[in-house]
Amino acid sequence: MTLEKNFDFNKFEDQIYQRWLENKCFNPIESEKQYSIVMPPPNATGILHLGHSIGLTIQDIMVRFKRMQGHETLYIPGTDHAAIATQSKVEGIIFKETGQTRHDIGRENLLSEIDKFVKQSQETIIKQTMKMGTSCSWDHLKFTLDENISDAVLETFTNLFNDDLIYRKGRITNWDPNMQTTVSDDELEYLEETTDFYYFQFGPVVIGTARPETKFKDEVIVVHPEDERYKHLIGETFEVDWIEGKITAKVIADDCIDMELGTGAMTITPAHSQIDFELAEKHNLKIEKIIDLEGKILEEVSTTCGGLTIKEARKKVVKILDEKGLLVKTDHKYKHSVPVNYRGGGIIEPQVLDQWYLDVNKPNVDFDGEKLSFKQIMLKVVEDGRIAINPSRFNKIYFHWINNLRDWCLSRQIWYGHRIPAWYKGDEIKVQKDSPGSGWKQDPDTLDTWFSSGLWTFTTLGYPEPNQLLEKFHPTSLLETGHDILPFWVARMILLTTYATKQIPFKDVYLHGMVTDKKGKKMSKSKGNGIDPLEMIEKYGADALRLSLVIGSTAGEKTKLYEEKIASYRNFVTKVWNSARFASMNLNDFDVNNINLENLTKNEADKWIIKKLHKLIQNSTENLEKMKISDCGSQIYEFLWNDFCSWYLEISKTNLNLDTLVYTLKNVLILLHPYMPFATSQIWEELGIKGELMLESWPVFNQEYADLNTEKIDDLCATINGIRSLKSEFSLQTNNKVEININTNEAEIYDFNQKAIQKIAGCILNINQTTDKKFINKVINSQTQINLILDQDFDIENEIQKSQKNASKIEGQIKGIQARLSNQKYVANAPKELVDESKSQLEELNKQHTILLDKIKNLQNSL
RNA sequence: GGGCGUUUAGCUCAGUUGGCUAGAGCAUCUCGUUUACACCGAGGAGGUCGGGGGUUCGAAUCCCUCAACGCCCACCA
Repeated sequence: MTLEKNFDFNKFEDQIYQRWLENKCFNPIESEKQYSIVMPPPNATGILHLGHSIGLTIQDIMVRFKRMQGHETLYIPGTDHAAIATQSKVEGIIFKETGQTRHDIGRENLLSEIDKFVKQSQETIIKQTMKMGTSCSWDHLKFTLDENISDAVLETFTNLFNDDLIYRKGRITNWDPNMQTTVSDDELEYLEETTDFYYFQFGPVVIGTARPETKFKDEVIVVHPEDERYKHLIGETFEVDWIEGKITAKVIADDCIDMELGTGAMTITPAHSQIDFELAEKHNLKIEKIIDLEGKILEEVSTTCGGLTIKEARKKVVKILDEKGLLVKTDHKYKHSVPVNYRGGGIIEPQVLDQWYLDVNKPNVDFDGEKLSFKQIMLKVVEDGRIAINPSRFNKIYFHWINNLRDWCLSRQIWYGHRIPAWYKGDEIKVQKDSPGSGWKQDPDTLDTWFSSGLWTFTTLGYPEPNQLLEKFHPTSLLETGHDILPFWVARMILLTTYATKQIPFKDVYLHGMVTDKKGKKMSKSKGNGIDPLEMIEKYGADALRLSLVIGSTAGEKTKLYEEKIASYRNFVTKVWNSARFASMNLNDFDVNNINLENLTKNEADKWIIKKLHKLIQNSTENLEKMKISDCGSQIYEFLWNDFCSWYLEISKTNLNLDTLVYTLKNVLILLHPYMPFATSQIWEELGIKGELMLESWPVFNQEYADLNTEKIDDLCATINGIRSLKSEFSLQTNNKVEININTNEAEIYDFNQKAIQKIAGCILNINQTTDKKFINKVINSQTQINLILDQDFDIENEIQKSQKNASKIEGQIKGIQARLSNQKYVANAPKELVDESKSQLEELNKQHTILLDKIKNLQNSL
């Protein structure tokens, strides 16, 4: 059967994927060796973007490769409830439709609305994941709110509490007054802002601040202990005229003060600033609330500003102090960055609140037979190589993050998510799944999304129920994700997994970079430079998108993507397709399922391609083992396009050996399959090859084939190139059948391939014949020279010049090699092969040089 | 402020432990529809490997230094 001219991906992709699903091709097939990946769960309410696409492609390439290598392969898909993102999205929709807030409709109603929304949009992201060709086991699909995951979350939380690793405490926290929730440090985004910076006279010193509205109860001045300006004041107490009358202030010293900043003296507001809070704790100072959770000044704090918003209060305080003559000056161009909740956009107002924290420093965790702290464990498993991060430079970032890690604030004041299993009755606290009885009230807060994500590798395998999957596939083999969530997610998985299972979650971490536009800029809706993967799939096919995402990109580095790039890989898919189409047109009654291996190296050209194929098999296997996905892909690309299509197919057209042709094609389809699963599968099927390509065995490298001598075909290719450039030099049209006389010591190979050469190079080839006609001579190598026979006269002078130029070029090379070889240190230090190679090169060049000189002499004689 | 990365042809990138004449693809120019493919084929032009210094028989590759761009972390009274 002959293939159509192009691969109709719109017609076949879904059909092929459906077949894979029906035949359960994605499920593990029992084997001694296991390979498992858990998919980083996309947000349940999200739509597929290029960040997902690149991750899915890399994961799927590895999974398909390992599956074909005979591993029992499990690739688990899932979705994440993404608590804050999802809740704020649904709240937004409800508010837009009905004008109601979550407090109007209540907890139960909001949760049921969110559930509905999530169920619907989950399907979208799943369908889109399928579009990429992802070969994950949908039977194992997980959602971070699944029952067993909830059980695992509650169990882990309870155990942590019982092991004294979590605690509840009032502490300074990032509070988002808009969304009425705390936000973790990692969920902050800093927006640069230009604002007013005020200088006030505060007793004996001038203080600088951008936040006068917080300063009602500032009673402590902090200076640097070494600061000559203030040294004499340290420890002193003053009566200070301030916003609402006289207050008493004292001066303390701390070396965290930057003498260069502002005036080098500041007052502190412990309840509403991270650094002030830490200072207050350190120096045992009073911590007084100034601002309430709505972002308004507390009534009891200020008689003048109570109840005002931050903005209003700031103006008023400045006015009061100005009127009192205490405003020294104002800097209107003060630049600083304000922390914002990157999910909801609200400006963060630090607040002291009761929150649940996970203690990262307490050595209370059993691991490796020791009592260690979470920090120690997280460092240990990466330091000792149990977990390998690729690229390894991210180790530094990881270590740095851990060394600076503070206790993890676990609680969130939102409703969607895993509710904290803590119960209160008066001052009593109990941590357990179910209510301890009447009169006990459950903590209204939920857990940080990353808590359940941190349990992902083993909860997806059915934990806490003991089971076979868990035993077989945990720790997982690989975690592939974007480098931006190394701290968010990867580190937390290591933390929680080592705690709950005493195992590492994964052995290898592979971090891909961000996908950007051609200029390396982030894609964003507002810039309009975004590329929609689904649109590209529709236009160019999923295979082309996959190839364009992984070829030419390196781990950890950004991948630049643009439409021309995708189009060029679509062309490659077409090229592959057409090489198979050529085969299909020539098969006749050849049995593709019954290749005669004896026949593989029948002709010189067969040997040549078989050798190249086996070297490719060797390299591809090695490269994929090392996850050098780009290198591997581009090598296959080049083999298929150049070696196989441009040379082998063309040369073999006149001496078709279907055994070798089909053998090579089949193997290259297997090698390509992880990269372009759809087109390769369709070709496989249309050629009538038995079985499902994705379940085919990965080819085995054969050293004997790699050792074949193929110089004759290399020379033949050089000859063809020579004829082509000769023709081009004399502006002879490509299809013009010129006459070529070839003088060669390798007559046999030229004789055998005479027709092929004539066709490929567009010439009539005479082998070792003489002629009386005029001709132009070209030296291919010392064994072979070609003569282009010309009807018309040609410029002999010009020819002589060209040849002389050539000769002097060769002379230059000869001199270079001679100089090298006469350098004692080179001969002594360079590897022997290199020296030998130089010697034989020199020999060859000398021969060519002699031939060239002869040629020039002849030309001169004919003048 | 601390750390990391990048810099090779007009563009996007390869270039293994240093090894001899630095390679692809796209774009460009010339030529060509030869029945797998114009989403194609052939040929050509295009590079002082960011600058400077050093180590070496030999440097795009190793070291030092400077520069530009990008990213991450911390801080921002």
